Amino acid sequence: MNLKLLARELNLSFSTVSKALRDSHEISAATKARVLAKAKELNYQVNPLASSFRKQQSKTIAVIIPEVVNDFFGPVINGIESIAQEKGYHVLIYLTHEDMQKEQSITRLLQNGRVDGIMISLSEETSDTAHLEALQQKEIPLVFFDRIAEHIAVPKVITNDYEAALVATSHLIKHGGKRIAFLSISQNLSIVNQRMNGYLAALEKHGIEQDKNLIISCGRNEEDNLNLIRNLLVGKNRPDSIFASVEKLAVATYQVCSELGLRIPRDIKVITFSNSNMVPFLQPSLTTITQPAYEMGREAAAILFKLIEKKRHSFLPEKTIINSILVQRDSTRQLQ
Amino acid sequence: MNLKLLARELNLSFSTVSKALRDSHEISAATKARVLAKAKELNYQVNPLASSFRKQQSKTIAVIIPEVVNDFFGPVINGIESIAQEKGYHVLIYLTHEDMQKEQSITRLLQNGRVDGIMISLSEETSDTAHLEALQQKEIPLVFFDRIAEHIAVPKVITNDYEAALVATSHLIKHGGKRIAFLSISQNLSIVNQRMNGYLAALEKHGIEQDKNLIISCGRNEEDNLNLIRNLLVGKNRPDSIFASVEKLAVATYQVCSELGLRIPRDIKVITFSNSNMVPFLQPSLTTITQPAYEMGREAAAILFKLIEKKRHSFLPEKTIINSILVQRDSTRQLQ
DNA sequence: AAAACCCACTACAACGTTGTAGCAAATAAA
DNA sequence: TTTATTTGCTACAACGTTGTAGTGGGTTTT
Repeated sequence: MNLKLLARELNLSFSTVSKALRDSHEISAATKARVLAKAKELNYQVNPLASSFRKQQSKTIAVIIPEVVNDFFGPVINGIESIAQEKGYHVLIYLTHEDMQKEQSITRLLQNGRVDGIMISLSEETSDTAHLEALQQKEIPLVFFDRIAEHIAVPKVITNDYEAALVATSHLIKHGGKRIAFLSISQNLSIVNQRMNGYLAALEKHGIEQDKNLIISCGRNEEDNLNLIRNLLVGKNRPDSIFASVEKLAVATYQVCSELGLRIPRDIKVITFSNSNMVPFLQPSLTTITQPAYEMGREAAAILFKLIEKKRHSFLPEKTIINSILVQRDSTRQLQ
Repeated sequence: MNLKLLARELNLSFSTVSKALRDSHEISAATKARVLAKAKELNYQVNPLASSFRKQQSKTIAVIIPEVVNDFFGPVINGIESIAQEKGYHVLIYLTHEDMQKEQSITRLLQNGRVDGIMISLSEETSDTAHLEALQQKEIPLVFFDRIAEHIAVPKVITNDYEAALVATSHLIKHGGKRIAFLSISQNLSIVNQRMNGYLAALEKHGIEQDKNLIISCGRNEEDNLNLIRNLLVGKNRPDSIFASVEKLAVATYQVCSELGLRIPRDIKVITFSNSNMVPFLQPSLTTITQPAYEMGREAAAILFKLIEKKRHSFLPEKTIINSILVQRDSTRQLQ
């Protein structure tokens, strides 16, 4: 009714008004000016629901992530939002809490035009990917970031987990590490596997034999993880270095070390993937591999918008890799 | 076309199908079952754009916050999302980056039915509140949380900043504090003023005269803040305790202390508002007042949904206060 | 001067759903 | 038996916008 009302006010047909507002070439400059002025005067704004419905595009994207209380996904959202705001898009957030079923039901909600595109970082538990292939089949623009499904052919934005893990492990070796433990987490996660492979490659490269006892599979229960790490560190035969695949395992390591009276880095060196801005203030400050979270968010969003705008035309790179960087701090410092 | 298509398949009118799908009492159980079965078979889902448009409700709420890389707003979103998911609502996220203009332009986007309700935590710089009153005038359900505009009559969910600051300051005094500095931040923020008032009240209560030199107005530039804190701590006449109104100022204090060789808590005690889960691992572990972020998010969302569902009927509490808790750690421990 | 062509605007039919009004047939009340 | 009432369905008009297909009046072309 509102466009109609505005049109009546101007003694114009509402098609004319609609076109004028969208700066159509069919409308004279004079009329456009008149319409714009009146629209401003009456504080007219298009009804986004009607417009979305008519155009079958929502100007909205969905971001599906496992967690938001997280030093990685926070900056990612930041990056995504910054691009979305530039493009005039709206950002829906969905949290899976690492639960595949939730991931599935969320994707089901997004199959029918509610969003113009989807960015997703998979849950730890996602083993079956049918729900993602369903999105792909419906030709909904889709981009994976960080936690990807390797075999699905959509653009992916990741960091160089393999190389970074290789560098991190080499860093530990260079600083005297001989028995280096790897604290793993969920098996389904592409990134953790990449990191583990990087770790193994570094061992091999430096002629260190891999020791199955030094690869610890941690999980989501923090108490269990503490016990696993405690078991690892109590024996005589304990490792001299720990590579935690995620930050929370490094923090758990700190906790266990303090409990057992082990000194970092003298007794044990620690390195981890982390994006926390608190790590410089830990005691000792924690050496980290820091992922370019913000940039990954921006890049993934930029790719998604290209997909949305051109649909099938352009061939986008299947994989975009943005490098992580190692920041040395005291937890891997070699004491003389 | 899709409802129509499904109807043709069933030899029913599309109104009947629509009603059957929405479990209307006008439709017989047998027909409902038949429709539901066919809908499932053909994988029919209502078009949310069409439905939203027709019903003039988007089943979407907006959350406007200053930042997402933040240990407070993270859990808040978590809480909001958990309620929204229960209610079948979708959550749009908008970041103001503490910029009032962005806040204004975001609210302008939300005036026309794109969302059924809005939750907002104001930017540091928000002094003018016309854009918020505009929302109120359009009768868009609105809830403030944490950083509120006192004078606008909408439900507000906050924590007991005043009392918590009073308790925190008393805690410092109890542990021997005589010269207690307060590190403030933006002037516009209701919460910071509340905290400062709590601080001042505690001083008065314990007969400590307030010293203007001990109230430091910090800002958004981190370098400037470090300088301000450095200036505060270099003199002979330095404070024996610091109450940081926000976490980043406490971390800055840690940094300056380490630089100046001041030992915490021996030379200086530190307390702050913070929700970081890293504070136990700082050296020394940092005493904090922890806000019930998740609960605030849930509560604010629950109130918003009541507003949305009943519109004007029910009288909701103007202010909901959820208490923060003080967690003592080593940074305020009294050494004997 | 007739035909062709622009220009600036109007008319109108979608988009897919929902709610209201209507309408037979069956059942209940008078 | 006649008149209400209920049941189970259909018809249809919205919701506000947008894109396509006109439509006259003016200008240019032949």
